[in-house]
This record gives sequence, C-alpha cells and structure tokens, in this order.
Amino acid sequence: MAKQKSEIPSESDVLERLRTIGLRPTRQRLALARLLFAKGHRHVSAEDLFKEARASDIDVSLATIYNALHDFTAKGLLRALSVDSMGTYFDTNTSDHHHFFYERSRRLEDIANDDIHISSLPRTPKGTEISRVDVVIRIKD
Amino acid sequence: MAKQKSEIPSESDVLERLRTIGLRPTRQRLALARLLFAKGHRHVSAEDLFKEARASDIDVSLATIYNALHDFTAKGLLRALSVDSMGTYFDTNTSDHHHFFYERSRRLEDIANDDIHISSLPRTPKGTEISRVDVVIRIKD
DNA sequence: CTAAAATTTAGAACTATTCTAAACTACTTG
DNA sequence: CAAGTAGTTTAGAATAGTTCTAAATTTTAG
Repeated sequence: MAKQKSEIPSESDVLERLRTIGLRPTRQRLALARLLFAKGHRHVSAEDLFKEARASDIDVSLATIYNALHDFTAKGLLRALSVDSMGTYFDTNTSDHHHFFYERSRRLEDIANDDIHISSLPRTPKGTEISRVDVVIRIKD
Repeated sequence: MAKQKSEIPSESDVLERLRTIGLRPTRQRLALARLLFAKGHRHVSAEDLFKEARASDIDVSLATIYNALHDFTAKGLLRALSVDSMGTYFDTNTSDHHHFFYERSRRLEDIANDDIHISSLPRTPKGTEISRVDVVIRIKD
C-alpha cells in the first residue's frame, strides 16, 4: 500500500521498462510512453494522445495509439476506465484509487485511496474473486 | 431510504405514470414501459430492448427505443450506467444501490445500498455538489 | 547479416448512438 | 368532434470511437 510516486522517467527507464514487460521498445511505443508518463498522472483518451503525438511531431497512426494503449494496459502500465459511455480513458495512475467525475465537463480527477473508506463490502458470489472496486463520485459541475 | 418495491405495474399505472411525468403515453412508450417494468429490476441495453420488442411483436424503431430510454431516464424512470465502454445499460432500479460487474460475461448485478458502507468520502471541490456515488465491484468470472 | 516474429499502418469495417426532416399522432380548443 | 399544433415516431444518413485486415516495416535472435 505504498504511495506510488509519479516521477518523470528517464529515457532509458522507459526503454528498459518496455523491454522488461515484454514489449519491444519501438520508436512509436517509446515516444508514446514518454508522452504518457512525462507529466504526472492523468487520464487520456486515445484521441487525446493522438493529438498530443501529432502536436509533438511524433508520426504515429491512430491504430498504433490504440494498440499501444491496450498493450500498456495489459502489462499494467495503464489502467482503463470508462465512466461516461463515450470513450475509454486511460489512467496513468495504476495504484488503487478512485475518481471524481465532472458530469458537465466530462473530466476525471483522482481521489486518493485513503480518502474513501469502504467499511463493508458484500460477499462476492461464490467461486468468484474481486478484480477491483471502482468508486466514482459524480459531480454536478 | 425506504426499500423500493418492484411490483408489476398495471396497464393503467403505466399510462398514468407517463402522463404524470409529462410524457405522452404513446403506443410505443406504453409498450416499452410494459416490457421494461414487467419483470422486476434489470439492466437492459438499447439493443436488448429492441430485440425484446421485436420478439413481442411490438413494432418500434431503434431510434424510438433510444428516445424512450433517454426520456425515461430524464424523468427518473430509469437510470443510465456505463461501466464497460461498450454501451450503456439502463437500470430499472432507480433507488440508491451499487453493482457487481462480471468482467467476462459483461453482466451487471445489483448490490443493495445496505450491503456497502462507505464510511468517509472526500470533500467535494468547493462550489460543487455530488450527483451520485457509484460503486462497481468488478468480478473475475 | 538474415530469418522469424513482432509491430505498424492505411483504410475498411463495425458498433453504438445521434441526427434529420418528413410523416404521423395525441392533446387542446372552439 | 374538427382542426390546429405541439409532441412523437421513423428510416436512413451521419457520427464517434474502436477494431480489423493484410501488407509493409522494424526489431531481435542466431
């Protein structure tokens, strides 16, 4: 339950990390990982990242954006979440935590795990296991 | 915080209810409301309802299904929720409660409000108000 | 360096949903 | 009840987000 730091990873950290988890450190993945992890935790959509990449002169196709986001998610570098049915957000914070969701502006904001205490959960159906618990506090903004 | 009963509403209940909330009790809305509220609480997608309607020889277009679901939701007869980014589910249970989400089968199951106790919530950003709190327990099935 | 395996890509395809504008229906008023 | 009008329905086009396909390219192991 240690607090996860979100430090700016160095170039070689990223490369090494990709290699370690079994993803080839291609030009595209390196560039995207740099974009994603350079600025502290955030919630990006595929389209967001695509635009950011274009803005940074990173030549990458939308299909690759999706591939990378899914690959990163599968390997635990990102966490996918969808709260408003129009699109998936990828959260660079993969530690346990929850979210505020601003209904009007459709923005997400992290809530530290410590700021929500769930004192009792129902027993899960037998033979099953909890994958995770998501709390979303919807805000009228 | 009274427990909400889910009784099978009579024909005229439905008609009256629609009229009361300001929706004209058209043939289509009446038929769809009957389908939706005839069987106790459940979680339906637009496509689900469309198929059910067809199966019941109710002649209604998909556009109307969407219109009706949104109108019903806006009037508090249904509650929309989207947890898995592929589509919106409409919950006939509009009382406070939470959900299990079976990741593999993509099914939702209600959790009674009393079965989850949240002992502390973070303060909301100033000037804002909580619209609702959704807890989703994701289950590996 | 070379072959095999993984990755990238453009564009087509797909799914869920919304839009459009015309046809239709319910409610109100006289 | 006739008629007007406001609300509703509809088919189909349009849109948004995402996945698929198959070919071209890049990475890695040997």
